[in-house]
Amino acid sequence: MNARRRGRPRTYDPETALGAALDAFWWRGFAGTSLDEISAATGMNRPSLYAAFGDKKAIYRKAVEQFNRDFLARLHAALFAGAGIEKDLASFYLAALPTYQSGGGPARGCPVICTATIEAAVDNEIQADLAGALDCIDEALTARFALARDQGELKNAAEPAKLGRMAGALLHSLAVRVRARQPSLKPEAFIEESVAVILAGHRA
Amino acid sequence: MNARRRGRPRTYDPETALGAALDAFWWRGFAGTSLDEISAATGMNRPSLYAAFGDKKAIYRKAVEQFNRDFLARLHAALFAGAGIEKDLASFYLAALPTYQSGGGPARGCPVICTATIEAAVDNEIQADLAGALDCIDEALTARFALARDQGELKNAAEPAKLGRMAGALLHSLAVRVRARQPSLKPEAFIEESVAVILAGHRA
DNA sequence: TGTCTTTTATACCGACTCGCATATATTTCT
DNA sequence: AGAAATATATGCGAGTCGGTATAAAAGACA
Repeated sequence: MNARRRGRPRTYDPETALGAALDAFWWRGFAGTSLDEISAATGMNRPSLYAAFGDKKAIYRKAVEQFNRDFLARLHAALFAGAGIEKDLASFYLAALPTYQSGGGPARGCPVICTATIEAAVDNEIQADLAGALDCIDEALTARFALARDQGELKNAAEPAKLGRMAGALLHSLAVRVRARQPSLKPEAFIEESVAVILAGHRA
Repeated sequence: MNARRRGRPRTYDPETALGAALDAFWWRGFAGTSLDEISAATGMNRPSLYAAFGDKKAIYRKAVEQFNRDFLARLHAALFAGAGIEKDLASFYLAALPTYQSGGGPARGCPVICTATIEAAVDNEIQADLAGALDCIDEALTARFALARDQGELKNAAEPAKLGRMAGALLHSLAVRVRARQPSLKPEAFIEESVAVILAGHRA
């Protein structure tokens, strides 16, 4: 059915275009990125952007949604690799790190945590998107801690939801710290030592 | 010497003007806030703003610097109140909470962590300001954990710097989560349970 | 070939941006 | 009172903003 549509064929691929748009937003955030920059990054003219995705906010939300889907799936896979709670947890953060440091320039942290947060104060839709993404992180981590407890790696008294939110906090902080280029920060060491701190009192 | 300067006296107070400017930036960030909004918030005209503080970025940086000075001093006082590590740590976060929830509308989190982070990727000066603020938080918490260890509240094996960075992460996350208005978030409970998780394995 | 459909490209709109030049007002010092 | 100093107020200018109307181009069908 979707074999070949009539009319002039499009010269862009929606997914890669959204990826390029996200890359542009990643640097300067939603308000700081102009449609001209998005147009240049995607190779699409503004009218084409409008026809394909809608206005600026719609482009942003769709780009973020696509990123979230891919990124969280990768983190989830690392978290449930089955190498034990400590290693899985560390590889969860380590899976995020290359993305946070990507961009071929100064590190930009997380495109969601570091850009959607601004708009969340004044835009209810972006706020809801962001809250949903944060929930998603908490839930994945909570499920992993529950699994570890059920498998006997953690004390029975350990509370997965609390550990999950604490572990989620670590990801938020990593996103911010990497983008801030804190000179004292050694990301891998920060991850390793923080995982150890979280697990310290809860091992079976 | 500074008794009475010649010329027409200014009708604004620089500190309160910077406070009002910060309040404007707090909502929409640096790029999303226009000089007209700052002018309206401060009651100063653009030329007066220029003469007093410099261009838009200088206004932003001075407003953030003033906030940081006051805010971090308050947090520091709460952290070293001397009620024991668990209570002091909790009151450290609880001291930040009213500020994060202030503004007479939807919660806006931290004006530094939630707005400077965006610009940090493309502006080296704001990046350095932000990194310095994050360091300042880490150092205060590290010093507090060191004190707790020396006072015998924590094991001798506890490593203050690692605990300090973990505790700093919690503040970063609180700033983001409050601004995201995560529906599931109960800030006070989040603080209390996270402090407990951090301290769990390190008490003497 | 000619018609239809879809995408791309050009050009433009009104509104807003930052920054400043200029003019006016208010105070102190001489 | 007059000069000097400092502040506020008005408004402009060059450029950018997000968004769109219109026309050209490219392929699918008949």
